Amino acid sequence: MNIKDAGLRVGLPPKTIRYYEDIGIVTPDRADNGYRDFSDAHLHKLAFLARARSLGFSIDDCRDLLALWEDQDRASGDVRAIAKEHLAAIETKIAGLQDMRATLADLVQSCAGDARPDCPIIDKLQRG
Amino acid sequence: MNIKDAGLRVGLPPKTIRYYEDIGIVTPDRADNGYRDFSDAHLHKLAFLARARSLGFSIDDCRDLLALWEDQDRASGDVRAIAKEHLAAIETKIAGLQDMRATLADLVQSCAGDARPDCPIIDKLQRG
DNA sequence: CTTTGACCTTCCCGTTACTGGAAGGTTTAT
DNA sequence: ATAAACCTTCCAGTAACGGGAAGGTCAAAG
Repeated sequence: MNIKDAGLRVGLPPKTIRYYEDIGIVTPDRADNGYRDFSDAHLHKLAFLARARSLGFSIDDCRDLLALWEDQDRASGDVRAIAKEHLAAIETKIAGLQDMRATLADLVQSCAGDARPDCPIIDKLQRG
Repeated sequence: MNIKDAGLRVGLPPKTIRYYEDIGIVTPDRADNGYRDFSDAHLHKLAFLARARSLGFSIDDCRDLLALWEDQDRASGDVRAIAKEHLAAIETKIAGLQDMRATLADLVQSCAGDARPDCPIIDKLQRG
């Protein structure tokens, strides 16, 4: 299967798939004309990647997950460790964003937002 | 004032301040020896930047905010518009991360995380 | 007076995970 | 025969810096 159809099948743009090949994550076969040729196994792997990425796993995480996926005898604890670490990172990020949101929401609410020049938002940014 | 002390004063690493000069946000004076020389006005501007960045405003947002800050007659509505848009972006990001967190938390909880090979996390990534 | 160490300068590369675009070859449909 | 729609590789750019090299400057200590 050519790259465009492969992309449609797994929900990734061709550019992204080429990139994944560049960095050594997938290695499709090549047809005689030089075109990439994706087998079912390749598509399966790409779909796995797409799902892991959509859950926010980094490419490096994905490498590890793929290795574990392909290892029939790995311990589920190894997989869980990666997921837990990622979960913790996400929670840290959420907390940071929630702090920002609270401060910003305060500022936005305190500002009249009309044609007059006095603006508590600027005041706050100015004076800390 | 030299760059390191300026950085200590406003809470930014020298590298970051040089970067801000590179992209045209601040333009400190230069001493005879070529060293950057930061005035109170420069420090004030850098502090403003640091605070806006810490609230997650992009550099481009900061450019706009700085222009408004320096315009005594700007309408507070213009400032508020930027802040509101940023607030909306943050809320979108939080929602996306919360989705991820929910899915991941489910996965992590469903996985025994022991030495056995069967792992619901991998299963889910595999089958969608 | 020299030396050491802490500054400072510019410049270039690396980061994340792609995306856009150019130049050119191949295949398919008209 | 030609045009559209693929495909290929390669190069460059994104956001916002950080690391590190090569070299100039300055203040204090010996």
